Amino acid sequence: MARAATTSDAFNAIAEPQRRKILVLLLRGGERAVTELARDLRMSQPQASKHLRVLREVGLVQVREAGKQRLYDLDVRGLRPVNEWVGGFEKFWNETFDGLDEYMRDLKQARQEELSDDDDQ
Amino acid sequence: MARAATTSDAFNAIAEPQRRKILVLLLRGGERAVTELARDLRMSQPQASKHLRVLREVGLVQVREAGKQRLYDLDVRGLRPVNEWVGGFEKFWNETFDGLDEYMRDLKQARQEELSDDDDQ
DNA sequence: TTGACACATTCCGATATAGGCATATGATGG
DNA sequence: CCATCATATGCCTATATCGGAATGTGTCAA
Repeated sequence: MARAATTSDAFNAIAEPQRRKILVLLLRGGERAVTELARDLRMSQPQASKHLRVLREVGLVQVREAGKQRLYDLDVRGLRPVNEWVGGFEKFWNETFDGLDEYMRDLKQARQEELSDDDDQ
Repeated sequence: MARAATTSDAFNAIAEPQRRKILVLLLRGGERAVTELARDLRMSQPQASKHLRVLREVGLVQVREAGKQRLYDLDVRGLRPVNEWVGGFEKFWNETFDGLDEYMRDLKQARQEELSDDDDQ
């Protein structure tokens, strides 16, 4: 086998920067036609179509036909799995030990950076 | 070019199911050695090491040396970018129109499913 | 029907990855 | 120093993508 299944779930869909940009654009501007999206994000039309196909297949966008155009819109429900998964960790870093844990990590991290002399971004 | 940068950020790191499992395991059990992780998740030791390397490089785990072993632990801070990005959408689906929007989508979705006769998982 | 426009799909090449296997590196005990 | 255990790394193959270019499909207007 090679690379495990990819374009099959939301996690993989949003791993692509271009696709994230599409979603953000839809989040702000609402419904948009393919060409519009392509233009705004500086990508070719086929490229946009392909990404939109992926997003549609994993349920992150919905399409509506309007004459020659196809208006794509965000479907936030598709992000739920991701949101929930990540949420599990948020709890952890907020609740556990009331932040003490993170505090300890920061200390350790700071100490390491002092020693190794390489600076984080 | 081909596939854009991948194992370079948290989004891509968590796109891999195996890596997500590792993170969850660390979330629950805390610090663990490589072999332990490999055993629990039924993967080879090299496989585990490679995944851990990726997770380390994007800042999702931290390592601590303990004799022959290397204990990996979760570093939730690495998940922040993801959490924040997804959070932007959560706001949307909660605030906008006080849920009316989602309600509309559900209606449309239901209608579509009725018509197309294919059932969702 | 024909042409123009909007979009989807296919074919292509380049590349990065996941996984398996063998092996290198590193620490520990004797 | 040597054998052993714990990890990391390198090499290899198969595969799934991303992007580009060309082409197919579908809609509308004249």
